Amino acid sequence: MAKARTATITDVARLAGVSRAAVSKVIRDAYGVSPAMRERVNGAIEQLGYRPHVAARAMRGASYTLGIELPHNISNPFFAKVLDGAMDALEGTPYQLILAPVGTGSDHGARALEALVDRQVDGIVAISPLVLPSWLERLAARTPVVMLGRHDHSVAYDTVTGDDTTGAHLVMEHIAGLGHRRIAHLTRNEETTRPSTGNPHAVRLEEYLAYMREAGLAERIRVARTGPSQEAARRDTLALLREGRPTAVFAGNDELALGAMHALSDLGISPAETSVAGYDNVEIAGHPAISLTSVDQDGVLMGRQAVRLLLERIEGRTEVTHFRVEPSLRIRSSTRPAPPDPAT
Amino acid sequence: MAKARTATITDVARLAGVSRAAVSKVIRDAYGVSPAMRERVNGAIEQLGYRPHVAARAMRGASYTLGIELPHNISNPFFAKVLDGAMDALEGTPYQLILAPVGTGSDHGARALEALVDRQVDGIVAISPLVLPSWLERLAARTPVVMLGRHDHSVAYDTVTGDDTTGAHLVMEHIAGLGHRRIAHLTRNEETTRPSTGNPHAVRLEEYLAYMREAGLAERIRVARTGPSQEAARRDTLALLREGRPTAVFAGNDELALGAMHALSDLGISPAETSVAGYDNVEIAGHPAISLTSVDQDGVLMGRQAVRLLLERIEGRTEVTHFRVEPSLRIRSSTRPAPPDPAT
DNA sequence: TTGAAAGCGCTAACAA
DNA sequence: TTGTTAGCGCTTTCAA
Repeated sequence: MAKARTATITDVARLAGVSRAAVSKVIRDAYGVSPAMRERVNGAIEQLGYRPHVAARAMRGASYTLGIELPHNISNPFFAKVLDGAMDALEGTPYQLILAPVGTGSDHGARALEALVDRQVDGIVAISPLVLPSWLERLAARTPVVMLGRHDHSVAYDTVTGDDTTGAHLVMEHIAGLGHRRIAHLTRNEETTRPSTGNPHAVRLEEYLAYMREAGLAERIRVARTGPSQEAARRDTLALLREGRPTAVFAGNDELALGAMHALSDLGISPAETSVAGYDNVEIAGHPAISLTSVDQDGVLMGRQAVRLLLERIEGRTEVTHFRVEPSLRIRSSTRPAPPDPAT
Repeated sequence: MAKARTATITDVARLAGVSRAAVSKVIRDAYGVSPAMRERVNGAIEQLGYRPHVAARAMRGASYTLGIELPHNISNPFFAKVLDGAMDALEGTPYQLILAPVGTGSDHGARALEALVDRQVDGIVAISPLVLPSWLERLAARTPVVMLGRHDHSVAYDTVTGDDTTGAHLVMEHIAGLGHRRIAHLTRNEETTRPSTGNPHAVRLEEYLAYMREAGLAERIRVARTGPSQEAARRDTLALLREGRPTAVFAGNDELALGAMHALSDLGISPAETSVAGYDNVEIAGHPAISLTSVDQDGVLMGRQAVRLLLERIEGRTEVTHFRVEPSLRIRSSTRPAPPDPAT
């Protein structure tokens, strides 16, 4: 009896009566193998149930692994959509996805990215991390990187973004068109929305501010800050409502919008009194019981496209690509005409 | 100028004036290194910004990578919770998570698991795949495996499950207690619910059937089949309602329950006419606009526990462990007293 | 406690 | 077109 080790390339070579290099070429579909040899080798592979050892391959060539850096809160269904799209694009390829959640620390995701580099990933999708562009560019010099969601147009890495300015504009136009003037914006903390980050929330906030000013509502500007979770949004909306009553709340994303709706419900405030709009158009927003007006951006497409760009890079593309997803507004019953303004 | 290669263990050894083996011992916290040497080596590591090359380590020792096999639909927030918990348990460890989505094929997830084995993962969390127990046991002989959600108690792998019989019983008891007799069960397809799979949906279905029989409602049994998505559940609930009107629907999970509620809303049927209950207690179930009665099972805990069991195994534990999460019913306004039954 | 040496399974020059 | 050879960076005996 032979040892029950798992078959290696050497075993295959021996069985097929060829060199290891020949086997290597066959499994990589490399140039310069005769059909006869290919057939013999494939026969041996099948017979032995041989599967190439990824770690060994990674030492010389590719690891066939893509890394995705993402915020810790997958519970936000938008990220789930992105992840879904990314996995989708990988189906049928030999590549696999490795996850690097950004911790709660203040490293802005640098640690998570480093963990991916340690694993010799062949490419990285980073979902709007807060690391410095310079840091990212250094990384991108060694490994293909696609930034998802962030608006800086580096020449070092590809990007996949939604047009958040347009999206936010659509929301504001819609809400203002319904007669609202006391429109509050519920968004993430200062660090996340610092303009230099190019973070989607930063861009949406900018557009909110710009729109309010242009509409002559500068003194009505009201920005409430909150955490990433629905529950945080609920609490902070409660606080917001205690300090004065906006007639509409534009939330930075649907997760926050759902929290805001929850808060309104807690206080017995109906949608007719206070409108809410979100961003991302997650599935539940379309549920009749929620019916949340939101900006649709195709998260699945974004994730898929990010991976595609990465694969293209790995195949040899060198010029930078910026892929932009068009947003579109889904108007639902959470936004209603403004009630008569007692202050006017 | 030296080449700008990234530092290897040899570089560290040279700078510290020790052998490579010594460096290896330090980075692995292995037995038999003097404090003085440790310090010297750590100094050199820091100075060079050395990071061990994971692929190289994987060739001899551990890959520091855990694999998680999951259904393709991360969009189900329950899976997101599990993933969240798993990532959580990994924080602060050198381990990373690699994703293996189960394709749409009929291999029952075997391909996905194989991809993980190719990557020499140190352990695998499998979320209730449909692969044969024998297949899994063979796998578990080589690599620690934790099965999440499946009810077979193998001696080869650990399991983390909810008590689905109890959970389903709680739902049925509650609904029946409200006076309902025409209770339908909305669940996944036959393949998924085949009893031998030990799948949670299979167990919930069993309990539904058992309860109905024991309550003398055998002839009222009504099982509707559907896909995993909300939209599929909506369509199939519409069909269900067209063929007779149950007064309550017990859905196999919240995703299906939301689809059922959507269908009821489409037809203008109020919760007072037809009750709905789900399973998983996803976050949105607690939202006042949804207010879905559901069985809470702590997905985050389950994911975290699965990874913990894996790490324990890797550290050397040999006896099998079965971790069970207790379910508890969250009663909300989606379940109401049964309307008077015209058929009675 | 430390180091020397062998080799994990694969790929990439290069030679035949 | 095929094979030979030399490692990739690390861990692991085993000897000093």
